[in-house]
Amino acid sequence: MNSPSENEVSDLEQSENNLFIEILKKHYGDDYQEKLRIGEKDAKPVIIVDSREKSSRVGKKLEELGATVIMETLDAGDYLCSGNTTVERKRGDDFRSSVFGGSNTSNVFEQLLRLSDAVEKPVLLLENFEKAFGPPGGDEKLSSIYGAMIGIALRLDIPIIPTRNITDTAMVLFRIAKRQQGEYTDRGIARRIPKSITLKERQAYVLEGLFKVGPTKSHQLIEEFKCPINFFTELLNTEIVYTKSGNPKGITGKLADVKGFGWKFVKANKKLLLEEKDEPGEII
Amino acid sequence: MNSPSENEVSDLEQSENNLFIEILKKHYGDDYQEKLRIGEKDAKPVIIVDSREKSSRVGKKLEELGATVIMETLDAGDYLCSGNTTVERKRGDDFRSSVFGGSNTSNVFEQLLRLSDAVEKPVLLLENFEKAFGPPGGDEKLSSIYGAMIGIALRLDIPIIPTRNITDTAMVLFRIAKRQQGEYTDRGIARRIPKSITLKERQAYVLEGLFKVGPTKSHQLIEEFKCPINFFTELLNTEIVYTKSGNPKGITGKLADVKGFGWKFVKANKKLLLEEKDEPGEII
DNA sequence: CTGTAATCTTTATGA
DNA sequence: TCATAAAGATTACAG
Repeated sequence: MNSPSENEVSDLEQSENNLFIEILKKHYGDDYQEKLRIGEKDAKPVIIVDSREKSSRVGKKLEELGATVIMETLDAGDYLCSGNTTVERKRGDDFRSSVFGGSNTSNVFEQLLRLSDAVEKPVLLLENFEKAFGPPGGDEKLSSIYGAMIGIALRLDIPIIPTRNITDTAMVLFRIAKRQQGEYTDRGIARRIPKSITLKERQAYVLEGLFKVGPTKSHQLIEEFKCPINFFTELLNTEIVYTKSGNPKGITGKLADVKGFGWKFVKANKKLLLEEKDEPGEII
Repeated sequence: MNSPSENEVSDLEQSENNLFIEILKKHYGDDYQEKLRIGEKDAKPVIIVDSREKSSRVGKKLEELGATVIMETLDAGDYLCSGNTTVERKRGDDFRSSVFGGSNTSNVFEQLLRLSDAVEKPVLLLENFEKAFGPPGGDEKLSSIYGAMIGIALRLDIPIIPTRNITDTAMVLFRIAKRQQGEYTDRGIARRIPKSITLKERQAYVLEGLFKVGPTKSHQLIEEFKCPINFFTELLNTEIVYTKSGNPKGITGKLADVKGFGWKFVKANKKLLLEEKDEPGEII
């Protein structure tokens, strides 16, 4: 019935990618892609639910929201929302007891550390997190609870998403699945265009796409250079000046006359405008 | 001129690393390290609080907890908890209005993207997050609120830590500072490749400032022209083709090969990039 | 962020 | 080839 993937945790990405697909194949055959319309815009997202998850109500709610739910026994995590996104659900009171749990399996940090090793993108759903603090007045353990959350978020690097109740939990699962299974995962960040009445306003807004440029600087730049192209041209002609020992010192050109723009600004934005190769994993 | 040594300053974050130290020096002199016993196990953690942060109560609570609090004007974020950890605090209702960008305020995404540009390790403290959902029953926008949280956590890769109230917020700040300023190196954990915004995505984001360019087209353009400047150059060389009777028909150049770009697009955006005088009213 | 309305480009069709 | 209409895709806007 349930055949776990052969290759254990050698390549995280591969194994997880395959697990999701394998389960889909098992339930829908090799042409699962067409049947489920995976990747298409308005396709129903598929969510694989661990059959041991206590609350089957989540599965029911997911179906109500319009998801395709598959029950399977999962080695790690409670829900698979895509080939690489695995969600662990914890209710507040569970979280509380896991924080103070015994040394091995019951400790939440250890649990999530294992999850982190096993899957590519773990996510922690913290349902009704206020319950983690116990009855009012029992605040001695407060710093332990928050300490655990900080450790999970900053050290294990696992995203925490709080929800109010089981309904919200289902909603979040649905949204995560929808997002990760969307046409291409790389959809741009939506910019909110302010009601720009004048052309100038809108020109300033274009420049706000650059590094270190917010509303204030964008207007300064348009005021100084009159139009976006003039600024771009000037920026590309701007050079960084170095000290004899090779340390960046300042910049050349008109931009040097405007307050608030230094060599770091020039370096970052020249790269942004000019670089032709993608650099995956680079943190901007 | 001297060529820069490559690994000298690889990115913007470097500046923030120094900011923390610089502020410490400014307030405690060059021997701040001994005075504050930075790095020592039971040292009082130092937290730098943005002087514009509305609630000075947080600062007071931090001192009660035993932190050394310094007030400074910060360019990005509300609290510096270490050389690289910057915390943005948002109350639930603030978060709600940021999602729905009240008239002239930019939305959470733009705010946090800028934070992400400016600092190495941004953290979002979501205080009283249940308030983000508005009055009970107003749950139609539930998916927007949670969608925003998902985007922040999974796409921007910014950790979210929920707190119940201002007291807890102070506690969390204290703990984070204590953790990040402790002497132990917390590199024991195998870290996954951080999924953050890539240069390519950021380049696409720049183009979204133009007329009629959203997530889809911005990516098409970067895919086709490799970098923003290449596209701008090509756009300026693109001409509108007219019929004999003088009606606009199509466009010239490489842009004509990419689907989805017509003469109205070219007209509006050439003007946007080039026009040097301000013009009131709608320009499309 | 989400969902709907408005707008643009493209394709189809007839003059 | 041009003009117009319908279809399809994407952005703009409001909540």
